[in-house]
Amino acid sequence: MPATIHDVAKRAGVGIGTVSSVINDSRAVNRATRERVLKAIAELDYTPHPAARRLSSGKTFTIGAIIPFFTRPAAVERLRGVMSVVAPSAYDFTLFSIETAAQRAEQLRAVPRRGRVDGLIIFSCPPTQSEAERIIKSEIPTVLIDAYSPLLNCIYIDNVKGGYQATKHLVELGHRRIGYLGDPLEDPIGFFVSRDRFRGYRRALEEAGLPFDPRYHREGEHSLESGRRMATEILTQPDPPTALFAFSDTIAFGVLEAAKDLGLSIPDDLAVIGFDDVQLARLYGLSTIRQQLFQTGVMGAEMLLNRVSNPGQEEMHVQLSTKLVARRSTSGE
Amino acid sequence: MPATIHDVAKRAGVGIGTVSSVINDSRAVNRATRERVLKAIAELDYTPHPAARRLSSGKTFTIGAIIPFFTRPAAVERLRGVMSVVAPSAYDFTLFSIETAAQRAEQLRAVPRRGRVDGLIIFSCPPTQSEAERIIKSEIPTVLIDAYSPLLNCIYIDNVKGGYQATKHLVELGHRRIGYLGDPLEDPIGFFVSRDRFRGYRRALEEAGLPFDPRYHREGEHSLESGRRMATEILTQPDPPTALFAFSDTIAFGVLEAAKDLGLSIPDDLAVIGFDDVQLARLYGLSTIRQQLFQTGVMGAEMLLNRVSNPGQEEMHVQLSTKLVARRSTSGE
DNA sequence: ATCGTTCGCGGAAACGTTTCCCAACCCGAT
DNA sequence: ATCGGGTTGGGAAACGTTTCCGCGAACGAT
Repeated sequence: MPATIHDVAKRAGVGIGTVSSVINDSRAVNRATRERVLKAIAELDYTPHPAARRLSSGKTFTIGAIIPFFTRPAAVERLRGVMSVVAPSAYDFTLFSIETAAQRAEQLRAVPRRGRVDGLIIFSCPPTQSEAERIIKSEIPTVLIDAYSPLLNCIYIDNVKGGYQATKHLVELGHRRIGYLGDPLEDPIGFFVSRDRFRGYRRALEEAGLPFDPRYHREGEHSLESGRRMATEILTQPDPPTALFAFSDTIAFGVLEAAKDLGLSIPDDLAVIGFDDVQLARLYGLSTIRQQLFQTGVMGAEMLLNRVSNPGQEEMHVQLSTKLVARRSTSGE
Repeated sequence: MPATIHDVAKRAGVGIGTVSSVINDSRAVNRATRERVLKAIAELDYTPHPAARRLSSGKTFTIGAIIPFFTRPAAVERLRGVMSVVAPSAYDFTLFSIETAAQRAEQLRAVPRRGRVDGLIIFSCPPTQSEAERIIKSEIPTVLIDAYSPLLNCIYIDNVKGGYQATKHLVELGHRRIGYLGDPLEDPIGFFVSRDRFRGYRRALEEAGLPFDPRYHREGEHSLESGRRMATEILTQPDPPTALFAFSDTIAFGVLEAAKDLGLSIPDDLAVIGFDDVQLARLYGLSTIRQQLFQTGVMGAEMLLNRVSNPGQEEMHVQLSTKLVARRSTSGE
């Protein structure tokens, strides 16, 4: 029922090639002819059929993003950065959500295929060797955000260093019993982030001559409630830690809540440091390790669009720095 | 370079129609033939080209969502509900983001068109009469979430009532000077939510015989910082309000921060109530008006998928209830 | 006038599916 | 044997673009 390019051509008294040229600015068209075509387009309220255009041109005009747990504050903030670049562009944006290991495998297999997307952003999931090879073979420009692969473009941080910074901060404040609450070190979806931050934690302890005590380590689901639960558990045993490093600000907020339940004062009875520096961290005086989430999204999207327009560039590996942000939850002021 | 349906057909020694039948289960195929086809598909690592499939079938296999300020906590939570339904379905999900009035108009014009999406979810933007008519004429099943239109499916709440509930709660606690901090009453993007909550606020005041004092009303941008600023302004004038109703939990958090800056104790010096009941509200003891954000998203997506599969159903208007949740920020316990 | 260039444009072919019209085959009933 | 109905499968046409080959007109130079 809607108008096609043939209708427009007929109405304007031109050939379909001319209409296409006008729409895509793909070849010179006489001023007067162009006007007539534009008029016909307006009168018929014509828009090219996306599927036909995609099939014919071989481009999808779509950027895809594979995102695990996209509602977590850090992912939302990165996504905001990505959208700030993609929305004003000519590309549609398709979200592929991951919540389970099965979905992860499925999306990494199915999404990077001809005709699906023109460019792909992957959050937080380092692809396996064979997944990375598939992606390369698909020739779809891809950028990893918050994950590293030697074969692909990526923007990431040094999580070992971040964990180290956080823990060292606590050490320097005089704490001797320091715990770590995080996501599982071995994650079914293939996040290595928790493991890396844990390594940094271990390294800082070691450097300070402090023993690692497994009683001060808990792993669990990534949520505020889980953080609260883990913290309660760890703080109610004999000889509890005096400081906790939480894998993320979200978990740290759970810790703060647990401390409140237990009547512990922050930071005197318990010092807490998180990771990410989400908006609310500042508001609630949570010490944390800052990574520039929004900017990372912007940079990733820009890098991607650039590669979509200019294929064949060498891959780039960008490591961004992390920064300790000390607030009330550790330093008293 | 990738295999096409013809390659598969040749390899399996069948016609293309048969391959298509196997893929789509669209007509009976002999057991042995089917096996051969499936084998060929596996060997060639074949996937149908999406654009070709879309063009030929006239379906896009895509659900779209138009979402203003999709990173706001309430939108994220609704979106999580939507994705929990759409992700496991056979549909891709495309996000159309809105941040300005121009984008709003553009998306509402351009998205509901043949070939763009099979179904559309619109968050928080009540379409104008002519926009709604366009949507209907496009024949694309559409569900409004957090907005009302007599012509379209929608899932919404009574914001006047919500504002009334919040304000009445404050009145019943004995407050006489009650302020309202919210988004602009006249919004360029066409939100009526703030206006409605404001009406509820006025109604509750009136009912209690309290005068409306414009000095106790501020409108501003929707952010934590803005809430903090507005609250500081309103609380530092002579005769400041003893209770504030904030348009959203986000703004309410800003109010709490301002109160902390000013050394006001909550709820004794200042009672605060928000709106939405986002996750953090419980954690921080913020009184609020609950609307079931996640469930709304689920319900909207289910309603939409249902209508995509079974067109021609009469439109549904679902009004969900709001509920007062009293916590520490108003009631002391 | 004539020729060579440039400009402007028409429309066939191609993109890779789904759909649907038929044909071929099989089997049991007559 | 013949016929009718059911089952199975082949492949042309259609979906609506973009691309590109090639033709005619216009124009400048000689």
